[in-house]
Amino acid sequence: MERKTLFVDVLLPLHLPDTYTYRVPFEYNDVIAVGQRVVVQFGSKRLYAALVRRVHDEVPGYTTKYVLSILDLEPIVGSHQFAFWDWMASYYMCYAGDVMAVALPSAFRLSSESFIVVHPDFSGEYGDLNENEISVLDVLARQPKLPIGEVAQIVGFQKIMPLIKTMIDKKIIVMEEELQQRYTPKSSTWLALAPAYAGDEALRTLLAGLEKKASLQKQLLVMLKFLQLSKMGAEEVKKRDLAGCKELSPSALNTLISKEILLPVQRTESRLEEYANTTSPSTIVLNDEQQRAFDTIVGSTFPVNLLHGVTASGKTEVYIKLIDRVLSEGKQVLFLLPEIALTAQVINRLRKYFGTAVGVYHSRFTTQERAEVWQRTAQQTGGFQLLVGARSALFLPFHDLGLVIVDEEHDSSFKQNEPAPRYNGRDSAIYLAHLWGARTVLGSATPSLESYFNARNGKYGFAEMTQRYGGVQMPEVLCVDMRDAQRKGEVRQNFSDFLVGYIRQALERKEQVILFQNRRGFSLRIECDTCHWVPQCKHCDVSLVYHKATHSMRCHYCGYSIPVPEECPACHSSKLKMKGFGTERIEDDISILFPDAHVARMDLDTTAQKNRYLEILNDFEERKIDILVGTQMITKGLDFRNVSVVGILSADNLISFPDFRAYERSFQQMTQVSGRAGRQGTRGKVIIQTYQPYHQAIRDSMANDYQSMYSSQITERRVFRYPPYYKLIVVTLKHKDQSLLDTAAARYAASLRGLFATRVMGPEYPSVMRIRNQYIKKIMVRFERSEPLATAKKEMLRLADKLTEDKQLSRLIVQFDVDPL
DNA sequence: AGCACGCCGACT
DNA sequence: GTCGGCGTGCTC
Repeated sequence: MERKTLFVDVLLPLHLPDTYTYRVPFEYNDVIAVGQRVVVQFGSKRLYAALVRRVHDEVPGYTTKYVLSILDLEPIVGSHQFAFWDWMASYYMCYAGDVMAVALPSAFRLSSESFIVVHPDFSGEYGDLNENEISVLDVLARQPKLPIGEVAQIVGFQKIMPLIKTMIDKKIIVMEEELQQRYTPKSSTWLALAPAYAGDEALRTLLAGLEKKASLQKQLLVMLKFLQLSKMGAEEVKKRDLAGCKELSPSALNTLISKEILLPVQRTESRLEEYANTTSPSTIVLNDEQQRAFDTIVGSTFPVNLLHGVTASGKTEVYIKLIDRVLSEGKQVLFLLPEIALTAQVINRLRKYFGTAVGVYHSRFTTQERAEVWQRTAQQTGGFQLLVGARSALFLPFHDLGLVIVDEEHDSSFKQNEPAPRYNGRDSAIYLAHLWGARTVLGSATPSLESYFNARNGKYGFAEMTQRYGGVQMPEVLCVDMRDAQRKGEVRQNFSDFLVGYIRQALERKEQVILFQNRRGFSLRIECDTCHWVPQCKHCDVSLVYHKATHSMRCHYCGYSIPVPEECPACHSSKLKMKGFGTERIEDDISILFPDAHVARMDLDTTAQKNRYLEILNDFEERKIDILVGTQMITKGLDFRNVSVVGILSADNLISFPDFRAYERSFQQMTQVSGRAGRQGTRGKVIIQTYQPYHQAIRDSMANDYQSMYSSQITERRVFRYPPYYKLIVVTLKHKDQSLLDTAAARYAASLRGLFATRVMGPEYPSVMRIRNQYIKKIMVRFERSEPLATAKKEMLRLADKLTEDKQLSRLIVQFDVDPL
């Protein structure tokens, strides 16, 4: 029989434009399939788990390497996923490898770790070896292979590569590339009574038959029976449960096993906790408004529907009803949330209704747990039906997706900014749903202008809820004119007497207070009072930021840090002043004003530690905290029942941010923060401190007037040619050499203008023009909404390739950001 | 992205 | 004189 020579085109999880072709060893001809992972060598040493995209018999015009092994019996990525990946790569102008790198849970990527082993021909002569070489060999004598990373600890210094290189050259050691699969299912031993003793009668005979001195064995069997009964007559009992009882002896257990009275079974075990549902979704009774919204969405002919419901209007109940409907058709549901809103409260609420059908997928899970959620999403029966997660949950291997819900649809954290693919989770969700012929529901109290525009213009269906659930009143929003207050001497440490008065009242009534400070302008900087010198980062074009914990000045972009200067290096003045108005400062100030109050702070600094965020939320919920100071984090969908006062300390740095979305964003943030106030009982108070009390954004927020915000903004967007009327693509060019960057940017802009004429803006330096020693320039291209962009994007990529063909510009970095936020 | 090959400064 | 810096180009 003729044996066919097969090749595979594989995708590597790397920032590379193409697939690579490998030859399939004959013995794999019948097994190899698209969507499987294979191990391949790429470059001179590195091994990767690559993904098969195509199997074919076209002999390439170059010699190929062989596929080394196949990792999966079944494909782990299916056709819908590949279609979704391809769309994402082309829409967001990145490589398929970029998408693969974010899409696959890291447990499915293989780590190629370099190991060293003793050279097979090494004589064993220690004679002319130095001290370090001997230490390494000593360790190798005890363990056959050694990860390179551990060599540093053995020899006690970091620069180990020269040492290893010489040892290799001297033929003392060799490298061994070792593939290590990170995901291994967790397994445990379970015990069952041998079939011969399974019945009650047989067991009784067995117990009676055991010798008197075997009382420990008897005890064990009795305990086993007890565990079986307590687990509703389960056959098998976990060995760990049995061995865990102190009175029982492990040796007796082993005797029973060796006598084959107990049979051990290895079972793979879930790392995820199981939750049974305690309530049926049918017990939820929607109020009139919720029912209307539900009916509108169910009856809608639009694939995408926007649910605009004010804070605490009960959107979740509507979602649950919608989810229930789709699940009962046997289809899967994806529920997307901003990462930060994925709290225990939300998840528990969904588990209450959907129990074991709920899978949760987000970055706080370990890689192993993520891999398990992945597998149980793909599982046809008995797997997860409702997947709750942040944007990366879009990549899960659904088998029959019927509904996608994107809650807090307006939230800017749905957009991935830094590594490519720079995708918007909300927009990608709509495409994913489209691929499956599924519905999308976007929900928000403050919809993005884009979504609201689409709803208004007959692209999306629309449902609205204007009342808070359970008759809770909307908070009263008050505004303090800080200029006026300052003139009257009613401001102390950035707090107006007006706000302080309300805080005091709330504390006296044992109610809680939230103080919101926008992250912009949050950082503390140092400035010389005499010559206005400000410490700058060596590698980036930014000033350094004061960090209290380390008493140092740090760069937010590259991490460069210096000790806090004693005097100004420029004029030797020692009058260095702290500038800025951050959460840390507010926390200190408020503690001075209210020394007896428990004050906590929640921002990027405090929540960097993994569970600190949850701890703070918990403490707040348990009323251990009286005043919570924080950045936008505190605005995310959380349920604060006892908050009566919310203070927005400086609305000005929200509204005067130089960005076409500043108005929309400040409205959203102020409205979301306000939503934290007075959820139960009394009407909450929101106090906005501002120097511009008559600014339209402040007025709209005070009146909670989304319509007014929308109509004024949408006009501006049209006039100034911004989304949703125009689609933006921002091209970022980076180079170490500023003048080369300038020429490159100018040349690229010129070639773009040749195609797109006046749609091209720039190039311009961004506000931070240098990061990590790379100079940065941006070019913005705006297309009309109706223009088809596929070819335009291809042209933009082609022109960028042409640009970097120039040897001088080979190190130019070109990045695309489609629909930037 | 990683890694190797290749050309110019601070050390034996 | 070498070690080692990172700048440039390639990976099926």
